[in-house]
Amino acid sequence: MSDPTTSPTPELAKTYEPGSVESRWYEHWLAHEFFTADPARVSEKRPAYSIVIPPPNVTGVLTLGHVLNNTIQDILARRARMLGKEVLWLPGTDHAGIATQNVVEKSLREERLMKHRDDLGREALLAKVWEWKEKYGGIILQQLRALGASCDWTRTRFTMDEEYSRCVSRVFVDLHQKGLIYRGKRMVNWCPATQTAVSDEEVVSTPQNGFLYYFRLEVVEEPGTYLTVASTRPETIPGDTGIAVNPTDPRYAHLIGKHARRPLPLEDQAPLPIVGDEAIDLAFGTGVLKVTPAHDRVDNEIGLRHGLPAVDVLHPNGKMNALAGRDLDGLDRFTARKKAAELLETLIYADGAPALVKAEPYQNNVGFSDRGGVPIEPRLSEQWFLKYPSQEASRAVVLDGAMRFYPERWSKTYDHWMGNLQDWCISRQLWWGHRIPVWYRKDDPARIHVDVNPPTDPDNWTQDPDVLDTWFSSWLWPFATMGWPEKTETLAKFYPTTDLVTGPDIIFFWVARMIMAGFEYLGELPFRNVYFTGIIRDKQGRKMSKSLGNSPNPLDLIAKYGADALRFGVMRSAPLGQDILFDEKNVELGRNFCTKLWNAARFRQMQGGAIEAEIVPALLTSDDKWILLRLDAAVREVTASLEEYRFSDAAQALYRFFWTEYCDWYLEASKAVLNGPDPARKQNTTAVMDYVLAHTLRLFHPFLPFISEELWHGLRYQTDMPLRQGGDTIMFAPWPKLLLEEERAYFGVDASDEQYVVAKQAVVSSGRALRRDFNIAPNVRTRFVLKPAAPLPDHEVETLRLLLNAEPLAIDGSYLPPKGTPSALTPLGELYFPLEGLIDPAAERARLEKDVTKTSADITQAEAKLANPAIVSKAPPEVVEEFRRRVSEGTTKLSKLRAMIASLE
RNA sequence: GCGCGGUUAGCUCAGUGGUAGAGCGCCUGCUUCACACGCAGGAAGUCGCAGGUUCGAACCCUGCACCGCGCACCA
Repeated sequence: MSDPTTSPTPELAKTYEPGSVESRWYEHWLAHEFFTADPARVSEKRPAYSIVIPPPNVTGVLTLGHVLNNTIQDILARRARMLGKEVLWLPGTDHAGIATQNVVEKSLREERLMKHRDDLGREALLAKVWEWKEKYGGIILQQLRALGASCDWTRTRFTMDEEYSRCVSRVFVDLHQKGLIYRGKRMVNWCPATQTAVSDEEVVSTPQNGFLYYFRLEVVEEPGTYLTVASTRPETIPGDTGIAVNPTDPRYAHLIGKHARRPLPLEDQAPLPIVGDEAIDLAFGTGVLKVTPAHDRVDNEIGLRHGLPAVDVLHPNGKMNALAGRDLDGLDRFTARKKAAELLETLIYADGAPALVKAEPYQNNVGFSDRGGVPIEPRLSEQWFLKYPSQEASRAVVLDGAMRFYPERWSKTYDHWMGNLQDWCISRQLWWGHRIPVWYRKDDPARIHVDVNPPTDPDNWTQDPDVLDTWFSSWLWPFATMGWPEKTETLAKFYPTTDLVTGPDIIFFWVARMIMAGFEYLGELPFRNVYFTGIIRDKQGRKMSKSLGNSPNPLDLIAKYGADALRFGVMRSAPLGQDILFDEKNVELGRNFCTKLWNAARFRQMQGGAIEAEIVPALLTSDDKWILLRLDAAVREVTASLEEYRFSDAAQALYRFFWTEYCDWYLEASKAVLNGPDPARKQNTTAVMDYVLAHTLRLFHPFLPFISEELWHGLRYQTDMPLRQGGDTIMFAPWPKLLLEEERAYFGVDASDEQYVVAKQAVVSSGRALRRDFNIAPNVRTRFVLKPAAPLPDHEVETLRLLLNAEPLAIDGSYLPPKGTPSALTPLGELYFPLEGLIDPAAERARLEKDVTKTSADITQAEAKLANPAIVSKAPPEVVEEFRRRVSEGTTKLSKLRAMIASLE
């Protein structure tokens, strides 16, 4: 392939074709190692900028969420390069334990290679997962290249890389030694679908419609006395080991210490102790609680307080076991629920009535497994837990502002969670993941070996079968990817990282934990700023999901519109802290904008002449000066927006500047000079165009990396010295700076230039409005007469003539219009539209009266303000001055308008 | 129950005290020599409701309503 820098497109093609341009430049950037970070280059003059990618699931494919997230990171990285920083954007993927194992198992089942993972066994299944990972694992990273992501691919990491895995083990061992990791039989969130424990964060509560079953138990010591219990889970009755009431409850207090007969299983209606416990809400249900210590978190605590045993009546897969009794054994928990209710209905007590009193429809919140999609089963099981380290430093760092969250409000959510930390269940009953580095002595399971390395006599030991929660590896990402625990140069130069860009949905899963790990192992925060993106939804506000089919494939969008268009469309509609309603229209807008940019560059190229010639201040027109000032304002606005992470504002400012100010006004106005007789002025105008375009392309580069690079070369710009050797590229062109005072003085620009152009714009829109009022098409050349308030230079007249499509535009200070000539009052004088056959004094009077009405209203409003003594004394002087200006300008305008009306007589 | 967002033009959203804005959509005209993925012009809003502060409120304060999210509770 030819080097694009040595063989630039001689002439820009008529239309922009993103496909070939994008791949060509991406290859070029890679070939020149522009994305590669070198810690050796970091110095005081070249500070480091670093950012680690939130590693996508290794089985994942690119979604719009990734597009949003990674475009932001790319904008940050590319801008940092232009600011002269040494940039490390570190990419990689996450092994995503449950998710990946699910995907692979599903595919193996579909291929009928197994029914259950036990058919294959641990080793064989893991081999299959690795195979899958090698085959499909890189897809999402490839897709990020299509988006233009400037990651340092030479440093791509995977959470199950050998080195990374050793970090995970090392941290486990260390925290175990510190006594922060322990093993215990606890109540955990059990997912019957995936048959593993999950953490509290992986449980999402969802309202469910069910029934509240009221059933009776006979008090053993007082035959004929019944207690009624309200429960949503009658199938767990066989697991009940007690009945609890509030000791202050007058209805039941006297029964404490007695027993109630458990109705199920029918063949073993055991007596249950009635206990008194403060936790019972008198107002809920009947005020009587069945206590099932094995299947409910609260019940478990009550059980512990009263010494009630835990009887597990469920298999790990959610089916009832033998302890549930003959009638329920083997049934799925939901089937068993109905069955249990039926059994209670058939159980007739001595008073002739059934145990079941009623079943009333009831809605309650049920915890669902995030991954498994089924209700969580609270279950007692032996698991590994972590007491979080470095809690206080981690909490303080956000509170005191050393680490900033954008938008700031997430710090409150973070702080709340950090203030209520619960131990983290880190073991998972899966095979895909980091195996827990603990071995049990075969002849003495109480003896354990906890180490990064297996015991030297492995035959005498059995390794813990479980793996660690995926997040137990991800929380080390910012430093485990940089060679920790070695004191690498990368770590020394690039840690802590500068920014983290992620979704607020993983603030607990990932962000908070990384902060704690960072403090615990590097003694420092892992990143300085956290930018939380919004969530991408469809245009109806629904979450993107496969089942709804409302999630467009970004690659299709790139193929259709181009990567830059997708990036720009998404960024322009993604305000800080808000969810984004995705509409393909936005991408279309991005595409249209790229076309506009392309054509504006083509227009410049078609003028020919020297590239980036020196600007001659003496030859600058008012429009030249105006656009230089507008550009300066755009640089200010874009820079400020990016510094505050307001990407959509920056995109919007660029869009507005380039389309409305540069193309719609400046280019059109400049055609007067470009088509004019003076070659020196013409060259000066192309020099101004080069100046503006070269600045604009650089401002655009972080958003539109491909087209900006293509045009940079197509127009042969070389503004200033490249910041890095190895082939010219806009990637390392310096970020535009604001005009210095000396530069403003050199160009001779000041606010009066802006005012003059604003006045010209008013003339043009008045003239165009006159055309509209009399239905004269814009392509018809017609005569205008301007009676100027002050003399106009010839080139200004020519600009106005062009923009009004006037033929001619007569400048005549003593013009005496035929009575009834259509006219408008402009800041540069009275504009007349003398058309044959359109002389109608009455109609013209009416037109002018409309302007009089509006002007009078403006004056009245401003005068009312000034008449209020409170305003004059209390409002800031500049505001009062503004009201005065409105009155005086309005009054002048009014008298001119009246004179015009008078002349109609 | 607690907390956090949101409520501005038909749609999606900017707009943190001084005469209401953009994009899309809509209407009218235009194959004007960069661009019809375009140009010019236009219609369209009691800024969720009610109080309060202020000379002045879309903007600040209080309350309420509705929509969304999170946490807690959930027998």
